[in-house]
Amino acid sequence: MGTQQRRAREKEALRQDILDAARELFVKEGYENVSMRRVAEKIEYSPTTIYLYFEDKASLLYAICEETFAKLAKRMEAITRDSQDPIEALRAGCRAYVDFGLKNPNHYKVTFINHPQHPRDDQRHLKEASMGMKAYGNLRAAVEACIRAKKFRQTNVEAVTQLIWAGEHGITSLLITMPNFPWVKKSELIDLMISTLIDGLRA
Amino acid sequence: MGTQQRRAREKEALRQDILDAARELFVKEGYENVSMRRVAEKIEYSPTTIYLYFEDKASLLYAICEETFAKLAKRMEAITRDSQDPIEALRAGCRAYVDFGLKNPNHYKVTFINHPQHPRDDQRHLKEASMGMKAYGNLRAAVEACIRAKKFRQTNVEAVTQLIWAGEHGITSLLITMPNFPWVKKSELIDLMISTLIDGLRA
Amino acid sequence: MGTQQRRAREKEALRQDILDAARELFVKEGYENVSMRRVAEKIEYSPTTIYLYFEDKASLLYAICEETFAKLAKRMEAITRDSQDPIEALRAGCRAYVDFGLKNPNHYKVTFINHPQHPRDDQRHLKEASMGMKAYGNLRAAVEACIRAKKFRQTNVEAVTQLIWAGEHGITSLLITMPNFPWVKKSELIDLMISTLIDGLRA
Amino acid sequence: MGTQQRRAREKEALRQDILDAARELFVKEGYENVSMRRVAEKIEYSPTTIYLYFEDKASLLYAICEETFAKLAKRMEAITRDSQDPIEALRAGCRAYVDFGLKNPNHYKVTFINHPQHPRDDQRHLKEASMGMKAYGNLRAAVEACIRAKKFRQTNVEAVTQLIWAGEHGITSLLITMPNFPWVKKSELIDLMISTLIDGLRA
DNA sequence: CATGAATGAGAATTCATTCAT
DNA sequence: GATGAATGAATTCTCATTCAT
Repeated sequence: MGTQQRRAREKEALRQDILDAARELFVKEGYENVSMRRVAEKIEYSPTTIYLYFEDKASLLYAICEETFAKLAKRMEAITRDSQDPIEALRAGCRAYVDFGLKNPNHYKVTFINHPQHPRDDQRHLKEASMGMKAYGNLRAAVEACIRAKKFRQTNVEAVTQLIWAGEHGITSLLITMPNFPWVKKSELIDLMISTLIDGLRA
Repeated sequence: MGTQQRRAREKEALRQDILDAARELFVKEGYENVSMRRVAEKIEYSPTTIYLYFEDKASLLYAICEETFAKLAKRMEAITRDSQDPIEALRAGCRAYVDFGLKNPNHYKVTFINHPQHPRDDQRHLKEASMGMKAYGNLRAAVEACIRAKKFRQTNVEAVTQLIWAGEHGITSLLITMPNFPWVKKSELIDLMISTLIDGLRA
Repeated sequence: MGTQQRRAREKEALRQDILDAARELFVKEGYENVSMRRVAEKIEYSPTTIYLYFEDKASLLYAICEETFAKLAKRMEAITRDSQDPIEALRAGCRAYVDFGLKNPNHYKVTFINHPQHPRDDQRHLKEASMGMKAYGNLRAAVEACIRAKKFRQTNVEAVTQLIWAGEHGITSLLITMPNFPWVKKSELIDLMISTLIDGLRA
Repeated sequence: MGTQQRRAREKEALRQDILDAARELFVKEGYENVSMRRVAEKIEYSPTTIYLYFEDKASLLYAICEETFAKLAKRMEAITRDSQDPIEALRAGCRAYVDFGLKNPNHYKVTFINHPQHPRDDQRHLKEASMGMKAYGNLRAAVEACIRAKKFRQTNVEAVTQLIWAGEHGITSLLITMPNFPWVKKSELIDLMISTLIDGLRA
């Protein structure tokens, strides 16, 4: 029994090592530019071993995205829960979203930008969609709080949520895909987006 | 005599065929995942032939972007020129931008969404930057007009331009890459983005 | 246990097969005109497999040369060591060199005749140079012994060594590359070269 | 008639332009590293045009070699004819041979070193052989003169000729194929070879 | 559990050459 | 006589993946 447990723990540990190595490489160099061999070398195992833990390269990526998505959702939840003022909660949530994207540009790319529509891999696609919906749900809740508190002229929760998401996403994706563009100071641009939208929505 | 003209036309036609095929494939599968061979097969020519029209794969991408930028710039110029009121001009320009993206999703995707960053090809990079800057310049002019007419509280032309671009881009790219998401009515969402931003900027 | 040894032996055997195939092809058709695919076909393995044993095409060539140099050096060392009289040692060494070339024409051709000059691969170049210098060192030692024994009028060790090498090489390479030329009896020609050079050098 | 002549002259002129361009490129960069396109660009004609004058790339090389061989033969003839003393004539002829090789390394390589034995191209091969024999004939005549003048102990004309050829070739080919080897001063090495051989042959 | 060995498929690109005009 | 357009075949090398052990 103790043996089995230890085995299971060791197995799980290696799985995590693989994920950690892959995450670091994917994020640093981009999914397409990282080979399975490179991941294997980083953990000092043979490439074959990775296939004992993950079906293929895409699964590796998928597992990483799932993990990171969970983190994003958790973080946003925490942030919006903490704040009393619904507007401030929304503002903080937005900032967290953008920050998250900029800190995990390759995850963000994979999930929200390039979003490879694998032909016939519908199952995976649905799962990904559900991850996205969960994050969207958090934002929606924050928006709803504002509307319920009569902070906004606009009362269509869905429309406002999508509006804000689009704004966040616009900033995040442009900053990621065009890093060489002569942007004004990034943090100011982000704040400007968030406050302009909130101001525009205000009663 | 007529022969030369016909030849020139045929040559130009093939060039366009190549561009069309490449654009479609780049969008559907991502620049990195499309081989020259695949492009060649799509147009039913040999891979070598492509190299008679484009120096290399990157040039193909570059040509696609250039085309897109030119089209977009032309359309926006026309629209902003017509309007008297600077705010209305800006509004119209924004709508034109989003419309352009939605009507030419492949062009838009390749140029603004999937656009890969080439490492160290500085010369090409500068050229691309300059093309982008031209399109950006149009928007900037419209924003400047508003600011000069004291319509906005914010007076940092660069920041406001980038803000609006990000808003437009957020809407456009999300609508393109996530067509299955349960969006509210698209045109309303677009208008909401534009007017919310403008309202938020107003004095 | 035995398994590991067998494996190691098999691996070494395949490595040798690759080397043999490559050497033969390089000689017959010239390094530049032989593709990795051709080598692979000859040994009936996939091209990829070669890359498990050799980093790239140049490494293949390098390994062939290394082998040749090692063989040649070993043989010459043995021969020159045995002789008491320095002149006789030199003579025997020269004969051994030519014999080696004629008996291993493929090795000789690849290493000393067709050897392509790689542009700017300095690191590899230095290594090759060092291998060559070792073989050259043997000859040099034999020459030095003659000079120290005051057998030669000429006292520039380097110059005399290079002279003799050139003489040996001239005979060896012509006999190998022009087998259809109406040569006089080969062994007499070889002896004539060696003794004429030695006579010419003598005090 | 005059027209025809002019045409013929023009045609011949272009043929020469092609040869000149090809020679320069082959000599500078090596046969394998020069493409037909490069040759065409140099003369500012289309690649196709070259094929109106030469059957294929090999023919181009062949024509160049033929030309150069004729030059070598002529030069050696002149030199050996001028000299009164047969030994000096031989010495001068040898120097001319080596100089020729070092000044036309790519010709020398193609003709005497790499000497690609084209499968089944016997006709071309025979021609090449005949060119070689002509040059060999010159050397033989010079050697014969020395022997007839009783300058040499050795009286086997064929053997001595081959000996000297091998010596010349040894120097020439090593200097060409191993330009990075730390040779002593080249001209001294060449002189040393020639005089050592002659001294060794002397009565 | 882990791996060494092997591979099929494919990448971008270049080349000599031909054909219709 | 000259060429623009086109191509088939080839190049080196990399990758994700599998199989026997």
